[in-house]
Amino acid sequence: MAHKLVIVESPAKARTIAGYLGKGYVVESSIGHIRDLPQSAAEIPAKIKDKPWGRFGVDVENGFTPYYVVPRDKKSHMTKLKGLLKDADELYLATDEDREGEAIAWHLLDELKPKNIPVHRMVFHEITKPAIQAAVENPRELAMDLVEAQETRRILDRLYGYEVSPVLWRKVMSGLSAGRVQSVATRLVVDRERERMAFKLASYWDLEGSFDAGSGKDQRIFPAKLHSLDDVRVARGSDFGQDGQLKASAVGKVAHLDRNRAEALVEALGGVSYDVRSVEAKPYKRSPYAPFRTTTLQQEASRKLGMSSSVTMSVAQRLYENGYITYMRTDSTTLSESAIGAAREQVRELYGAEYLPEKPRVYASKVKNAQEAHEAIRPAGDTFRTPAQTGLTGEQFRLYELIWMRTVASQMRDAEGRSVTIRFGAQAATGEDAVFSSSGRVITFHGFLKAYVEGTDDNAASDDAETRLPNLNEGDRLSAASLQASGHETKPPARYTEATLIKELEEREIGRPSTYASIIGTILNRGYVYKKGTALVPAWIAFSVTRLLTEHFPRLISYEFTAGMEDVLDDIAGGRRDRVSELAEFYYGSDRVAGLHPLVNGLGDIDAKELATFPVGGDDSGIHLRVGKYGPYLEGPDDDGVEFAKRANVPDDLPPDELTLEKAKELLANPSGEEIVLGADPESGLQIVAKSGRFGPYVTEVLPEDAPKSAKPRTGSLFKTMSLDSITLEDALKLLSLPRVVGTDAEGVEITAQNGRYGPYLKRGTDSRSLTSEDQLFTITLDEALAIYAQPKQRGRAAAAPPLKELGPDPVSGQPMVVKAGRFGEYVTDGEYNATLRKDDSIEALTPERAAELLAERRAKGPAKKAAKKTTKKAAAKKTTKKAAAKKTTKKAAKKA
DNA sequence: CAGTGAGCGAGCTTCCGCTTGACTT
Repeated sequence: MAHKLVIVESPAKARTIAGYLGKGYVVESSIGHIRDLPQSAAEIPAKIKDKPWGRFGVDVENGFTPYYVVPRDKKSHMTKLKGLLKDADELYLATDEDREGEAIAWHLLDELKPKNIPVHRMVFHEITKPAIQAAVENPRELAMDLVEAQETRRILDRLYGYEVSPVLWRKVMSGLSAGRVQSVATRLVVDRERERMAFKLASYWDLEGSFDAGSGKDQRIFPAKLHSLDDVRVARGSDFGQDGQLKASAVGKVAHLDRNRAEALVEALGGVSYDVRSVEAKPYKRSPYAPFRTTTLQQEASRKLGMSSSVTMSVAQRLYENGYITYMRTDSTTLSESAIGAAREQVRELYGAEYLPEKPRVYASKVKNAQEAHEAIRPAGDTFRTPAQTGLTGEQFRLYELIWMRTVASQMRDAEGRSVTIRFGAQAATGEDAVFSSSGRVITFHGFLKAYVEGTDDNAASDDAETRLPNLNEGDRLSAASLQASGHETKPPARYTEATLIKELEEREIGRPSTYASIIGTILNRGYVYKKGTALVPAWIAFSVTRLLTEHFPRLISYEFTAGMEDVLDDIAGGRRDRVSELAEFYYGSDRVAGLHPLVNGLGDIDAKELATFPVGGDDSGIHLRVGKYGPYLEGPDDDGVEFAKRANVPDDLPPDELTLEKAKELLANPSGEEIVLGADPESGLQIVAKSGRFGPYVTEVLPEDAPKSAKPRTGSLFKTMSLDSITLEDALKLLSLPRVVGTDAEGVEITAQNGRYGPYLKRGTDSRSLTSEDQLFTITLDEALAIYAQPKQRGRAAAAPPLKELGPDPVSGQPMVVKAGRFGEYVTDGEYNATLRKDDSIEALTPERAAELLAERRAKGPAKKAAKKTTKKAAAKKTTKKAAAKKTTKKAAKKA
């Protein structure tokens, strides 16, 4: 029987809507986007592969035409949708009503190609039965201008990311990335760290005491702080700048007290009596917070439940899928009418009618580029379940409770109260007139605060904090119960946490609700930042990358770039601007704007070394930090004063703002960093230590300080079976005994056994032979060694490794095709050409046809260039690098664990 | 950055935004 096919974005949504629409409708989901630009080389369609712009998947030479592909993991789902469409007599595209949703609808239409049936675009902003039914009855057309705006966004991001990332691969490190969102997120963290590094603290003093209002007062003892001296206000933290100096606006207007003056004043105020100079009372009023959207949920879950953004999102996802809450990726704070009704009902039930405002509260979005395709995040349904009624447990319970409380509180009355400031003073023995100040807040009606109080960052006072003051009048007399001088220091700006960085990004219109958590994931994965507790600390490589981008792509990494892009996209969506000319300006440039493509091509020589060099303690300190392939290290003068001749590693987990000049000198003085002392060599008496170096862990001996400069300590890499954690002095001495002289051959040439970068081996002059085990280094006899040398040299790995698979003759060359394991992975060869297997190939599934195809592709590129020796060496070095980096990561991970 | 010798095929990395499972540890 024919049905109407409705396609939404999310499977959970499909289930709910199917219930509302009932018989005659089949509701399925697209599961997000169904097509995209090719993500990697393997996905690029053959016909554009050889085009100069093929790697973008966008024809930048002809109207920025995108080439979309259905990703592998979406193919079976598309087949399913096509099957459902066959039996459908109408198609409703019911994806979200925002830029991305409109694009998904168009992609569905373009890919499904429905024939001879009506197609409707159906939209709704809340999932309630009346809203869905109204949406079915009032469909509209696809908004192609909105689709164009989405394509512009998509193509711009692709060009940005895929043009700029390779610049980083060449100049900083392979595998790095740049993008419209991640690069600005990284920059925020780096800029904040730079502020912390430049920060100079200021110290200032004041007086704090508790004062006695006399018996008969309901609140007899209360705290107060010194406010002014002879009518000049006493300096407080906010009067100082980041440079540790008084701000210009405060100079001459405040009294900056030091310890001596503060203590003298305490002395001079001994035993005096104070009179109340003024009492100022103001009404206090506070309105509830808006219901949750993605960012505010992430912030509160972080503050109150200690959840990371990604944990918050996956717990919320489970709540959503099981019907406990509405959709969790939203920028809207709007509640549906039925939700407002449900919230008000719960207010009445749980707190009573006096907590219920007469009219429902309506929250307008504070987010500038909000697309409002969904409701706020709230308990699902027309009536809310209390947390206890849900039967949930653990994280899900706590997150639901948070969402429920916030939603209910958002429909409660304002909190009301009174705030009071009391000033009182006395003349000190020094003749100075000292005035103290005390502020209090009393809440007379808690309103929404009874249900929900927002958490705070930086120990700020929460909204329900109260300080009670005695009821005083001008002229009343007071005495001090205690009084002391109190020293303070200004603090550097705090590092971002996941939640505060996301908040900052949202305020700058950067990123979307569905990506906030993954932005954090990206900059963590790239190694641009790492977490120290909850704080995000930038790694030094982030300084290099941010410097390159700010110097060469200032517009792209500016904090305003995305906001500007959003304006353009709005104009495209509104039909006021043209997609192609906007992209052309972005990519090729115009009178106003430097284009991305000429910028990248005209970069010229970026001095990679300079890019990675940062002075420590000012430009002329003689010490700088370098970001090297093996991590950050310092360079400073050696003992003879030779510039930058001495080096020292900087620990990976030392935050940049803790690398002071003093710390740098300390590291340079003890460059070995972490070394494990194993004991003394019984023969030489020298201390033997184990360290981690660029070629991995090794042991060495510590030469006495008076040793001649030419003396070199013995060193030896650890065997693969050893580790720094478990190595003993005995092992170390064995390693240091290498190379071992095995004997001399008939011609008198010495044969030695030693451990090298490819493992244990024998060496006779320049002729070397690998050994099979490390034990042999110590046990092999001269006869055995000579026997090995009597054999011809084993060449390469090919001899050791037989072919993994044989596939018969190649149709072109007629030579047998065999699969081998190589340094770069598995490859198929016909003896002349070698073709690496692609990501999706496997040895098991490789057919002779596919092998021939790979070889044909390879052959089309021409004969292999005779590998120059240089290239080989470079490749080998690269390999070592990767290994070293991997080890480092492991070590770091182990440390964290 | 500690220094220790051979042999060998390139191809890929990367963006942002919409969605879930399917994987492994």
